[in-house]
Amino acid sequence: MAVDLELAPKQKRPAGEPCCEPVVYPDTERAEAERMAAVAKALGDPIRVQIVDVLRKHAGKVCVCELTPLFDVGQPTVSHHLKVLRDAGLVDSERRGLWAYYYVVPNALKELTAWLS
Amino acid sequence: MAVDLELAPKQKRPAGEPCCEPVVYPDTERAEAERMAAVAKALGDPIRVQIVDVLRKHAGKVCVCELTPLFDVGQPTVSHHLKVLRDAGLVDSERRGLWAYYYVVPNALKELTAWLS
DNA sequence: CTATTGCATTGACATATGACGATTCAATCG
DNA sequence: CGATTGAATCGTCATATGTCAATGCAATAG
Repeated sequence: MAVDLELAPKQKRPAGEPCCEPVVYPDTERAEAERMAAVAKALGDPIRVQIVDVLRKHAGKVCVCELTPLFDVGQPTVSHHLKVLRDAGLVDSERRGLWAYYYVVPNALKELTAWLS
Repeated sequence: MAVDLELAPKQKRPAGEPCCEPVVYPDTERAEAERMAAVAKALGDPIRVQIVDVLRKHAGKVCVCELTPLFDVGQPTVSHHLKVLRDAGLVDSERRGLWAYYYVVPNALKELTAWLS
């Protein structure tokens, strides 16, 4: 994980042909890389991508009972995916009576989007 | 994975309070979601995020011998991460003699970036 | 109160993942 | 040729992940 600034000294190399030019330091720092990897990891499942997509397209907040029938998995599995997204900070929920309404956290995708662009 | 268009009919609901408004269909289709999830999954590790970052910042192509000392893991592990990125179509490599030079595949991040924005 | 309903949690299971050391392989050096 | 070198692959291991059935729980219904 940690990053070494110095380039490793090439001891012996076969001939004149140099190995390669020096590499730039990853100014994506470790902590930054870990945050973005965490967000990417949370999006690393098709169901979660679709959940986020639905939540984003829907103006307000969406309850689990609407989300569950959209997928070929059981309610506990949807709940699990929602928890993964919640733990990654991508979505949040609000309980109203019996129902739980989910929504995308504003700017949660911002850093990753910026880095990708 | 598959997506059901119809909303599940609410059988009984506690009272007048409706569960929630209808949900939009995830027009991120399943195959699309799977492609983006695959890319996101490949970026779901800090080392791989940094590898991509280094490759993107570096104008030309970077050889593994430059990449390896940047991280706290052994050469086989770096090679493994490069394979994950290659399998996801994010990077590609070119062998020149003893060395392998890696580079980011143009537009490989395009679809995910577009969806995020 | 008791029953029901929506959702979360638990436990179990199979598979995937990230790491390592050892090995293999191809290309170059001597 | 044999030795060396950069990189990929293999085997192994511990841990993480996705899924399900069963259960738990808080809030409403009757």
